[in-house]
Amino acid sequence: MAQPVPTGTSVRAEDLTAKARIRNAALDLFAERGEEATSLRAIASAAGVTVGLVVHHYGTKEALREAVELAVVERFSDAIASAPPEGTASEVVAARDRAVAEMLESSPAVVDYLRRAILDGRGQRRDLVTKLSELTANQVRDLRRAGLASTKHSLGEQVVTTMVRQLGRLFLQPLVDRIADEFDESLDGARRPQLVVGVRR
Amino acid sequence: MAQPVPTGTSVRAEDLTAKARIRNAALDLFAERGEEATSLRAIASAAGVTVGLVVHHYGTKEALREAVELAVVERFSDAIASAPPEGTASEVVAARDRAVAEMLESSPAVVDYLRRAILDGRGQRRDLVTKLSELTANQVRDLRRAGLASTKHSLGEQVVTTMVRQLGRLFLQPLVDRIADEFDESLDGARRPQLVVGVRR
DNA sequence: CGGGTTACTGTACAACTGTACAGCAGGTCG
DNA sequence: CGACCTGCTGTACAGTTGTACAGTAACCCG
Repeated sequence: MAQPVPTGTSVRAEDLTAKARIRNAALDLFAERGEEATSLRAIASAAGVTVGLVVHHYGTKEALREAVELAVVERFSDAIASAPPEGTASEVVAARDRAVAEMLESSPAVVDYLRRAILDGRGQRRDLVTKLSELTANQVRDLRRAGLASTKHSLGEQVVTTMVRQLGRLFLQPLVDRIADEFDESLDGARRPQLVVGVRR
Repeated sequence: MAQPVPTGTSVRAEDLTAKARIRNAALDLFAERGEEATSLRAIASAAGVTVGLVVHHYGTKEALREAVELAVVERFSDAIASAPPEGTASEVVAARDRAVAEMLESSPAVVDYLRRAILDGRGQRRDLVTKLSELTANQVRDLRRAGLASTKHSLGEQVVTTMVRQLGRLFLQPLVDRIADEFDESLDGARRPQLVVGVRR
């Protein structure tokens, strides 16, 4: 679990270790341009180091990607852990959804990276989506053990529902935004249509 | 508009011109791996030609991408044109939605390519999303002129609604499928949850 | 002090990239 | 016939890629 940082204090880039700066730069660039279109040199220069150091710390590009994914998963589990497990089942679920939503809102790079990860998923590779659904599954199991989640539906159904609820809107929003931009004279800010995403069982 | 092909007859690859085979191969590979990760040589060998010919016909990779996008837009407009513009407003809209849905179902590469295009949209570039929303806008304008679409809402709102309805589910489905695969013992085929995507105004 | 691990730079290299271009076969037109 | 165009191959080239590695500076531990 990540070392807690005093709330209200944003971490300044120069205070981080070069290794962390490289990982963060990689997350940003992977999210923005995609993994394939991002060179190790671009990551290095964004982090203020040389290619050599990137290789020194992470060995290969693939290993760097895994480190980035690990960091993303950690942000999720930290966000979930930050929500108090108190109150009724729906209160706990709502608090967790809110914590995840806040985390995603404050780090758009995570959203963009995730969107790509789900899109590109090589399918067989044990990847980010797998890790996240395991995290969600554990979350659901915990709630069940505490008697806070129903056991009427299967675990798989509950995981799908949770993830779609937490992520679905974020995935479709760029489509809506980009179309809205084409007609920007008529659709500004608050009047923008709200997306509805969910699953019917 | 594309030359009509006898229904029930699937076009065999060797009957197509090399230029068309190159464009089709590019669509497939761009959809599967993304544009950045697809080399001209890979496209050439998938089409059974050499790199030289790809350059000969399309000049640059960027021009090839534009040809691919044009072909995608054409598939949409052909699908829409194939739906009879008869009946009530909602009948016409439903028929068009059905025609688009059938086209998308029969060419998964188009779906995958579109997903990427929306994701990667460089924003400022006049790209596929722009072209498709223009196509949709024209479609809406036609329906309005025929008195088949309401003018209560703005054009932008109607375009967003239409595109989200036609495309939204397809974009999120891979997320659902991949999570469902993680729990494949419990979620098979028909019992898979149905996604609900729409906009609330 | 010395020895060793760690953080880091700079350079080197083979593989691959998009693009340019010379050349060739086959057809059409004058 | 020759001139010309089109479809096509093969090769060449400069630039970029991921990775390897030698070397240097800074640190810790004995």
